[in-house]
Amino acid sequence: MGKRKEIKINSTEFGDLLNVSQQTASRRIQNLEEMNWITRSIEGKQQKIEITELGTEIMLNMYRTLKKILDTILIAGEVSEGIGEGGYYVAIKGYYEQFKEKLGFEPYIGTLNLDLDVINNSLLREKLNDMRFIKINGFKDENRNYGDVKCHHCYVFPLKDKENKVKAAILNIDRTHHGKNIVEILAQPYLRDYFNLKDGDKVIIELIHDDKN
Amino acid sequence: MGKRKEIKINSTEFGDLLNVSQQTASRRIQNLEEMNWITRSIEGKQQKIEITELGTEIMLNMYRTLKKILDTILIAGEVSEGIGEGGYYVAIKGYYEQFKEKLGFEPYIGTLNLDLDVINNSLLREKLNDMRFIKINGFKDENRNYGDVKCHHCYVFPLKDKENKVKAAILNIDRTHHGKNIVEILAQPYLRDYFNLKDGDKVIIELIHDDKN
DNA sequence: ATTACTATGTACCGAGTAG
DNA sequence: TCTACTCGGTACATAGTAA
Repeated sequence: MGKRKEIKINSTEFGDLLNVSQQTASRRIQNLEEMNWITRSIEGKQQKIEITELGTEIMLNMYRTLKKILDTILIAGEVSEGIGEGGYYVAIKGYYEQFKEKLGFEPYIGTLNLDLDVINNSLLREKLNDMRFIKINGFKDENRNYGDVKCHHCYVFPLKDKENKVKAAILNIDRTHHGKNIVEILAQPYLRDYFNLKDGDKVIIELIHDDKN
Repeated sequence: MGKRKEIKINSTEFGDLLNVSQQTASRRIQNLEEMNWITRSIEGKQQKIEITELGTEIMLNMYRTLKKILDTILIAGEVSEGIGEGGYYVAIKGYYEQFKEKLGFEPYIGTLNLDLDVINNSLLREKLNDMRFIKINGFKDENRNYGDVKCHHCYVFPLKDKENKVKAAILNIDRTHHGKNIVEILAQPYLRDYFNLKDGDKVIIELIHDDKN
């Protein structure tokens, strides 16, 4: 080993592996050879198959591409009116300083609220649970306790202007606060003006994952 | 929003989206309806499509399944003779105590060396670079300096006995030490005896990722 | 303008079988 | 015992067109 690997397999076994007939399996092997993804040496009853460098490259690239597609989750939402719970938090000094430091930008005082449909909401919650989060620590002042806030890096951009991505953060706030499928976005600019958004406009959230899982 | 989303699209547009003809797109929509993945209300020239709960479930499951397949990387290697660099490290007290504590098991003093072919080696290195590692800190004694060691949780099992997985760890040692595509495995039992392995036997490494990327 | 039926073409599968 | 050719069947695509 430590080199290109030689496989001994006949078309029947290969067919069983792929759940197709011997004939189809044979044809597949021929096709792979025509595409130069493998080389063969047939010696009577023995067929030795070796994956070429091209074949290796293509397999790895397929893998990477598929993985990238599945990892790059885009969530679509519609701009929703009002200031959410999150918008209130941003203004509080105890939080603001942490947002500034941990997110790497000075957030606009207020959040952009996006209304998600059921599918996008499910996907987003599932992804967020699987991702590392940035923890904004809770604290207390003379009046009350402020809890921890989780957030996640992301990009946002209007559906109509995919080239113009803005670095932002999702506030992962317990949604029971608004009861609806709303997600709040924090960013440096005032996004409504920056993107010229109106209520109901479609905005895309692109989750950023640092890929150190 | 905040509910199931209604889409207005005609078969021509849908065809453009999928790069198929209007006729094919129309048939696809009919199929989706027959499978109860969508419901439709055709009102003259307007066709409103709504994804059903079943459709949503199936899409999310497809996504999860595909993702799991791509995330669950199995690396195949052959048992290789000799004690590697890593086997030497394990015996050193400064390392051993850390292995014990950070890996969650008391490793056998010695490693199982697996020889990988080019493809498996590429994949493994690529994955390891993308994954979080457990850092075994370097130290120095009166004689010399000992560097950091990276390792990763994994399972190993013989190709012939897939049910019998053993928790283990990959030592991610700079491979220039042996020049070949060898990976060293640490586990609590002496794997050669435990699995009754001989040189050349095929062993599978299943990478564990905590999925907090 | 829009859906979807019918007809036709094409790709691919597997049975049978030759070499 | 193998690979792989021929051939018939099936699935699915698109063009043309009816409703």
